[in-house]
Amino acid sequence: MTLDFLTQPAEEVGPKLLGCILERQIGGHTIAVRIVETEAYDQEDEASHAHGGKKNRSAVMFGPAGHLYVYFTYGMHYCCNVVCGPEGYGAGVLIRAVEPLAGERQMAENRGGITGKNVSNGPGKLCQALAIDLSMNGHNLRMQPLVLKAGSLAPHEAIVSAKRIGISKAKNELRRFYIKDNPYVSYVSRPE
DNA sequence: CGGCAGATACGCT
DNA sequence: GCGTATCTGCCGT
Repeated sequence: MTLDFLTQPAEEVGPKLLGCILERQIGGHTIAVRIVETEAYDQEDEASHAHGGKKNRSAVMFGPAGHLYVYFTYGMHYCCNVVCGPEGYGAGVLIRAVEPLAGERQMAENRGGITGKNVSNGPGKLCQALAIDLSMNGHNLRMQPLVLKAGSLAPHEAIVSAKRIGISKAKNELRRFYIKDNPYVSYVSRPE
C-alpha cells in the first residue's frame, strides 16, 4: 500500500487516513502513533484557510500532496494537516486525534507529564505530544524526522462521519471522520 | 461531571 | 481591533 491516494480530494482522503501511522524521530527516540480522527478542508470550503485563494499562511496547502501544513491558532496551539489533492489546488486533511503505539513516555514528557488518552485526543494536544511546530510547516512526510506510513483499520473497526467541531462556518458539513469506539478520539466526538 | 471563561498571538478587516 | 480548524482550570451541581 502506498500514499498515492493523497492526490485525491480531501473528502476522499479524510477517511482513508484513518489507521495510517505517523513516525516521529526526536532526540534519539521514536514516537509512533496511529491516526484515529480527521477532518477534510478544501479551497471551496468557506471554513478552510485555503478559501479565497493562496495566502502566505496557507501556501503549503496549494503545494504537492503528502506535505505537512502546520498553523498556529488561539495564541497557543498548533494544528497539523496532511496536504492532499492535485498540486495547485488548496486542500488538506486536519489530523484531530491519534492513538499512541510507541514512545508514550516521550509523548508524556512533551505534554508536561500528562498520561493516558489526554496525551493526544485533540488537534493541539497531538502536535504538542509529537513536538510539531511551525518549523515543520511544509515538511515532506516521506522524509525524516516525521514520516507518514500507510495503514488500515482492524477488521472490527468502523468509520463514522460527523459534523465539524469548533468552527462557526460550514459547521454542518459532514467532513469529520473517526474510528468508532476508539478511546483516543477527541472527547467532544462521542455522539454519532 | 458539565459549563464557562481565560489565556495569548497571529492574520485579516 | 476582532475572531480564531483549542485546551485547561476553576467553578457549581
